[in-house]
Amino acid sequence: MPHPSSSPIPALDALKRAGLLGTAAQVAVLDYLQRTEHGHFSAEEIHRRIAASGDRMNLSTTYRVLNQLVEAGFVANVSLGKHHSLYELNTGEVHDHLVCVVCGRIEEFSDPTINRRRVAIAKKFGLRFIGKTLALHGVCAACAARAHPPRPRAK
Amino acid sequence: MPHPSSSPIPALDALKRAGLLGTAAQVAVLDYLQRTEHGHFSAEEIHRRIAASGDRMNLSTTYRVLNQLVEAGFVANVSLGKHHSLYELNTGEVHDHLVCVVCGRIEEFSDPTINRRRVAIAKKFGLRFIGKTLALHGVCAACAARAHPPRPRAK
DNA sequence: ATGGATGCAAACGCTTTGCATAAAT
DNA sequence: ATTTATGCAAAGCGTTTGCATCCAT
Repeated sequence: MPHPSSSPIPALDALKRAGLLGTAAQVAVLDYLQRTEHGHFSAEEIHRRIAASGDRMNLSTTYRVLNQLVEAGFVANVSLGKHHSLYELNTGEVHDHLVCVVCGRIEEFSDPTINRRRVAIAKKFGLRFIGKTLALHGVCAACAARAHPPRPRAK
Repeated sequence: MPHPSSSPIPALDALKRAGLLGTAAQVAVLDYLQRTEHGHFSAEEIHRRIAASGDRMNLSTTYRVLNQLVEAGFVANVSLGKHHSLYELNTGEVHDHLVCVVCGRIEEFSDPTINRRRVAIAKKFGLRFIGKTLALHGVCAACAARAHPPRPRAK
């Protein structure tokens, strides 16, 4: 995948500073995630979106690049339950996720109380804290309304 | 896998009440989890332990039985990060997990404050709450000591 | 020329499934 | 007789890897 000769991309600089080459594939992935901040995507989705925009890149390259970006700290890999591994831009802000099990929609939230308790609990158990996974699963308002319409209108 | 003609097993009754047949395989799995309350096992581990105790059962049967038990509410399937899907007895008590990323040891905890916040947050976002996944990952005290011995003794 | 990055295909680990057989009601 | 469960082998899915090639320095 060759570099498209477009205007200078902010992602490129950051990549080089992190010691990566800043190849077209790396730029494409990081750039996509930066442009969709607060989006959550599977590796395959990211691959598909980039392909849709004209640059073709192999799926295994997408995985390799994502792993590099995670290691370099640009991207976070969140596991929201079985077979639900998503990538998001690492903004540095601690946050957790709400997941609608019907439509798959994902929202972010951050609760200082929970965050404080987490630290306290890790300390209490003597755990040198590395990371956390917190996701609340449920049915979002829209899906609940669709499933149990408040007043099914006659047609 | 035929029923071993042992003494009446508490698991059997519960299974029948839940509408399952209470076959040898079902009893073996549920019984194992009941005898190791607060244990956390992969499907393969459960399969191996049961095989080790003499009853041979196919791995796919183990998966099928585990799924039945989850659906019937006897067992919970907890996903603790990627490729870490474990089964535990469902005791009805809400709890979360601490995971040592070095030795894999798992501890349970339950924090009323966190639990309260969870409910509040789900409500605030209009999410009909179904379940949650919370795991704290880190290095447990024992592993930390092994990695950074406070005073490496000369041999 | 060197070391990293890529494409491709093949392998991986975990989990599920199709199908024929066997067991329970 | 009918439904449900089992073993076995094969397929599924998401992800990783080996290897030859390619690209950037």
